[in-house]
Amino acid sequence: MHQTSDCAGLSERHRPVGLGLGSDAHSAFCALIDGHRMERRAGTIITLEGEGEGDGNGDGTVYFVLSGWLISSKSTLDGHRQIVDVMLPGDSLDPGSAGGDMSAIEIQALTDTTLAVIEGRDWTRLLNQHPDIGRAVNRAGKAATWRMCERMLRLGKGSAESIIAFTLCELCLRSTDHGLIAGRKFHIPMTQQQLGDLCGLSAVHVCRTLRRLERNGILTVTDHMDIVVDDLDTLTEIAEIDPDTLRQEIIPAA
Amino acid sequence: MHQTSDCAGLSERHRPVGLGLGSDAHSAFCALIDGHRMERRAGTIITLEGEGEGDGNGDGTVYFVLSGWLISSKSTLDGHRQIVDVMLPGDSLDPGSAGGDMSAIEIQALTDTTLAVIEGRDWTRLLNQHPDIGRAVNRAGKAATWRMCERMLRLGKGSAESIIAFTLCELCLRSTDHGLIAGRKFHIPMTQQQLGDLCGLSAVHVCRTLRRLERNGILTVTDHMDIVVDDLDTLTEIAEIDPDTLRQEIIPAA
DNA sequence: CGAACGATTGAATTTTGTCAACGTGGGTGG
DNA sequence: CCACCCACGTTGACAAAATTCAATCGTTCG
Repeated sequence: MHQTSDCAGLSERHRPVGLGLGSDAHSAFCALIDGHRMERRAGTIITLEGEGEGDGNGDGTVYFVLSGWLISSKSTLDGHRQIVDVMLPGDSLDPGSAGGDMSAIEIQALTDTTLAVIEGRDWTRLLNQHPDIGRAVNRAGKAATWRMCERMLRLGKGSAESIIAFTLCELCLRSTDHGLIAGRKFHIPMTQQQLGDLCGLSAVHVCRTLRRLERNGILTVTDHMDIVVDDLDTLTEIAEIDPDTLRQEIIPAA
Repeated sequence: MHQTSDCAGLSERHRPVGLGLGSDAHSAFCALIDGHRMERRAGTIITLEGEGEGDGNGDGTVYFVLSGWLISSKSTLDGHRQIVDVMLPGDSLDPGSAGGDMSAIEIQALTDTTLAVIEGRDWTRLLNQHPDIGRAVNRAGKAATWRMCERMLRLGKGSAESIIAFTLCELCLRSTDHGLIAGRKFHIPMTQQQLGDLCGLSAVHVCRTLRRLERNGILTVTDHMDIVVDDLDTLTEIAEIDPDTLRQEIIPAA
């Protein structure tokens, strides 16, 4: 019932940060991860081998998401939680950087998940042989930082409608292979509570906001987060997404 | 009246992310930046040579803060602004990563500022000769991500008191060479409006919150952001700073 | 069937933003 | 030197936004 052969996630990966590798680099990658995978069930909290001194340039073990959705989050002492980022197939988890033991970041599987585990030694070797892989991973890392900045902007200022609209747009763009288009259904494997933890809102307010968007004919939410965008223009306007940036995201990159 | 000779900022740098370089690496660095500096006055908006394809591993031009305070911020179309990070001496600006033209991040000098400009070629060569520099910069980059995560946590959930207390603690730790201790005065070169843009609050509410903290005997604010912590325990409690993490930050690292 | 979880909704409360007014201090130009 | 201005901080009153508490409903799972 699980995936049959090689590196799903990097080949089936979609637009935004597709690690667009050349075929030789790609096959080298596939050869390397063969037999080095981790499977985790939905809901599991994932512990990575943190091993103190991994400095993204090599040495530390690196993890890649092959399938499934993951979140990384932090919690305050009084029980509140903030989801820092959502990770999809093609993204990497660098313990000590995005995740890991430092500063109590917790990584959790939203769905059943497959990870590729690459030892520091192998990773360094691969980087030397295929510099484009390093570049691709770097680009992905920057995209993650960019996402965090955008989310911060809407967390700080910006209404509940704004950040929810933005988050839905972002997750649609990243998780589907059609872009952000009206009328097409996509699914987000999160509860309203989790969406609230991501957007800095209470679950109740997420619910209210979604229903208001629905009442205003902007989107339709059915059956646990199946979402259809009805009025794309208004949605991006609420999300305060810069049309130019959006176009850049949508048009398949070179 | 400006600094007389070599790389201030890296030598005078303090604890948290001090780019603790060995003396040979340090002198190589100083030799390289000699004659490659940019000076900017307080308030200036700084444009970096973005040049599309700088992938933190080399090639792109890299900038280092030698002296002064900088902020990087994003703005929504309707005029609201969010400060994403504050950069102090010792930090690096990698256009395209933390800053740069992509996605309309704006970099501004809070005080008079000196930057070191290192061309991609030179930077690559330096990295090859002194791998520890690369490691140090990487570590600094991770510290920046960590800061952003912490700030996100308090932006999303967390009261105004919490994020302000946290921000003050962070800036004190990063900008002074004594740690976070009671009774010692330090200065933050920001207006309440800017502090609000950093904390996701209105200037008015920043003012109210500061005065409440002062009324409760937790700190003293005088004369445009000269700050003295009076009750450190309560302050860190409000900031929801994990005591263990804090200790790690305070104790000079190996 | 019962239990548990998630979604939905209303009502009361708290937090924060907005608007407006005022004071103050540091500059600038006369 | 003085008058003036302007940016910043401070405060109050009010409005808007979001949280909390609580009750209800539908589904799913054992």
